[in-house]
Amino acid sequence: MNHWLLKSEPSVFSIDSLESASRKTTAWEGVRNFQARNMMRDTMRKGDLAFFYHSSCAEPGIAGIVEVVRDGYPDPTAADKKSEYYDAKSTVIKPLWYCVDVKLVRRTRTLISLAKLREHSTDHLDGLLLLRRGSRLSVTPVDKQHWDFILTLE
DNA sequence: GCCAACGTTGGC
DNA sequence: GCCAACGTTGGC
Repeated sequence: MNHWLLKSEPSVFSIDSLESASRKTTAWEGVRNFQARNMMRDTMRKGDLAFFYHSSCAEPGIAGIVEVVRDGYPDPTAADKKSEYYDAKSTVIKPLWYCVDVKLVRRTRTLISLAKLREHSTDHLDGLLLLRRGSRLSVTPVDKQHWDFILTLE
């Protein structure tokens, strides 16, 4: 099983949005970055766990844990002309973008802030992609040992 | 709002 | 295939 970190802007889709979603499940749609797409399409699998991270907000940090409940599949918003994520370069025959479905496992007891995570950037969390300078990927892998340590910060 | 860092685009 | 210009991300 693999571990991940998924970024979302709470003004667009927050942990509250997920909590109130039907079956507490959502399609992780609208990702338009090739590296992130490749991970969702090729590597993320049903049963994997991911941190739900709030970005571009007053208090950036990990707000919850989600489980991948559906392997990568073509992102329906890419084919939807009414969607802001519509992409004319994507077709039904040859989909360009992919998404997975995730379900809320639980909120973290507290928000594990980016500042808190940074405190360990040179020891326990050395190498965590989220903390790497200029890292902007919205989907990143998390090593098991990083995952376990982060959970001790709750 | 600023700006560093990175990805994408398109001319050549 | 190179690379400058542009757009986006995201912390501060």
